[in-house]
Amino acid sequence: MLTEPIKIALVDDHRLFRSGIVSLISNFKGYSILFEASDGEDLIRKISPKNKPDIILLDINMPGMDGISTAQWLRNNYPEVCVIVLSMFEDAEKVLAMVRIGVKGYLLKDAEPQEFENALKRVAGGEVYYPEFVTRHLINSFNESTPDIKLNGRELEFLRLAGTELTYKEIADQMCVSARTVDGYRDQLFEKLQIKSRVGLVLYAIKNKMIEL
Amino acid sequence: MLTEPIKIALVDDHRLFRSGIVSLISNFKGYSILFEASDGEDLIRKISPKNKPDIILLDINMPGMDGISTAQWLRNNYPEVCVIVLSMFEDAEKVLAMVRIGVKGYLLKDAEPQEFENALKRVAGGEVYYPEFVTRHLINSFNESTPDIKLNGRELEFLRLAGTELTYKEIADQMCVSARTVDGYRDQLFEKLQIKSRVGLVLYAIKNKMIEL
DNA sequence: AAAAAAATACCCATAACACGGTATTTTTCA
DNA sequence: TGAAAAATACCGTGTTATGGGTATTTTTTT
Repeated sequence: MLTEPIKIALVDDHRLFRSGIVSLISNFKGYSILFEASDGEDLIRKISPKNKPDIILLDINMPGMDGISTAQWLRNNYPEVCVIVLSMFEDAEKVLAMVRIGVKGYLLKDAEPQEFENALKRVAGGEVYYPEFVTRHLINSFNESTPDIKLNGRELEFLRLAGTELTYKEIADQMCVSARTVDGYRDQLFEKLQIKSRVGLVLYAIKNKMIEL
Repeated sequence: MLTEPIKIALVDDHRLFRSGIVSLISNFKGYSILFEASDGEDLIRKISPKNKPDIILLDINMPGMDGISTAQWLRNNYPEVCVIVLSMFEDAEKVLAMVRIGVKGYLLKDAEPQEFENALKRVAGGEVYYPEFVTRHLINSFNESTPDIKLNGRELEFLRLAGTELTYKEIADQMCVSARTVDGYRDQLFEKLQIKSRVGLVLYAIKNKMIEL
C-alpha cells in the first residue's frame, strides 16, 4: 500500500531557519515540503485549493502579516489545514491567542528534533500536540481567580442579575426590593470594585467567573 | 535525611473503593493515610489545621455534600491542600468545573496503578496531573467558536469598544466617526445578533471570544 | 456613467443609568 | 434594652442609551 506523504508548508521570515527545518524534515519518513513562505501574505499568494498543504508550520513574529493574523485567515479560509506554531514565544498571551484560534500544535524553536517529529506525527494523525507549558497556561487561565473583595449574598445576587439584559427596574422586581435599593447595591459595588458603569460590572463578574456565559 | 511522608486523605462514599485505594497506596513509598471520609461533610468534621493532609483524593458523586462543593470549600478554607479528583466522570462539564476550582489532578477510577502513582508524585512535587482527555476538554472549551454571523471590520471594532466602559460618544471619538454613526453600528448589531442592550453586546462579544478580559 | 448598496450621519423623544445627597427600617452587638 | 451598623429606600437632576424614522455621502456594481 502506497501512502501519500504529508504535505507541509513552512511560514517563517528567516530563510536559514526554514532551510534548517526543511533539512530536518527530509530525515523524517512520510513528509514532503510543498512550499515555503516568508510571511502571511506570501502564504496567501502561494496557497490554493490545488496547492494546499496538510500541515503548516507557522512562526508568530514576522514583519508584514504576522502569525496570529495568518492563523485566523487560515481558519477562515482553509479550516481543514492543520497549523503547528513554531515560535520563540512561551508567554501566555501568545500561546492562548493561538490556542484560541485553534492551532493543532505549538512548539518552541528550541524543541528537540524528536519532539518535533512526534508533534508532526500526532498532528498528522488528527491529534493535537501541546507541550507542558502550553497546558499550564491553559489551566492557569481557566482557574477561577479568588477575588480579594468579599461581596455579601445580596451584592452577589445583584451582580449576577446585572450581567443580564434586565433593566435595574426588572432586577428590583426579581429581587423583590425597590428600584432604589438596587441603586444602592449598584453604588456599593461601584465603590467597592472601583467601577463606574454597568458594563464594568458585567466585565468584573465575568472576569471573576461569577456568571456563566 | 528523613523525609516526611505525604499525608493523604480519601473522600469517597464507597468503603470498598476506599479500602482498595488505601491498600494500593500502602505499596507506594513515601505516603501515609491521614484519614478517610465518606463525603464532604464528613471531611469537614475531620480536617483541622492540626489534622491536615497534603493531598486529598476526592470523588465527585457522593450523596450529601458532593465533590464539587467540597472542592470549593477546600479552596476557600485550605487553599494549600492539593486535591486530586478520583472520578468515574469523563464528561466536560464535571471536568471543567473541577479544573476551574483549581484541583491539581484528575483521574478516572479505572486508571492504572502506575498512572495513579505518577499523579501522586507529580502533585506531591507541586505540579498538576491531567490526563489527555482533560486537556482535550480544556482545549475544546477554549477554542473560539466561529459565529455563524459575519461582522465587517467596523462592526467588529465597534463591538470590541462596546465591551469597555467607554460611552458611545467616547467610542465615536475613538473611531473618528460621529456619534450617530455609532448609533447606526449599534442598531445594526442589535438587529443582526438579536440583542437589545449594551450588556447583550458585551455578553455576545465575550461569549464569542471577540474581546479579552 | 448611472443605479444600487453600503456606510455614515441627522432628528426628536423617551427610557435607563449614574450621581450626590438624605431618611427609615431592620439587624446586630454590647 | 438601647445604640450602632447594615440594609433598604427616598429625592431630584443630569447624562447616556435606546428607538423609530429620514437624509446624505461614499463605494460598489451593472
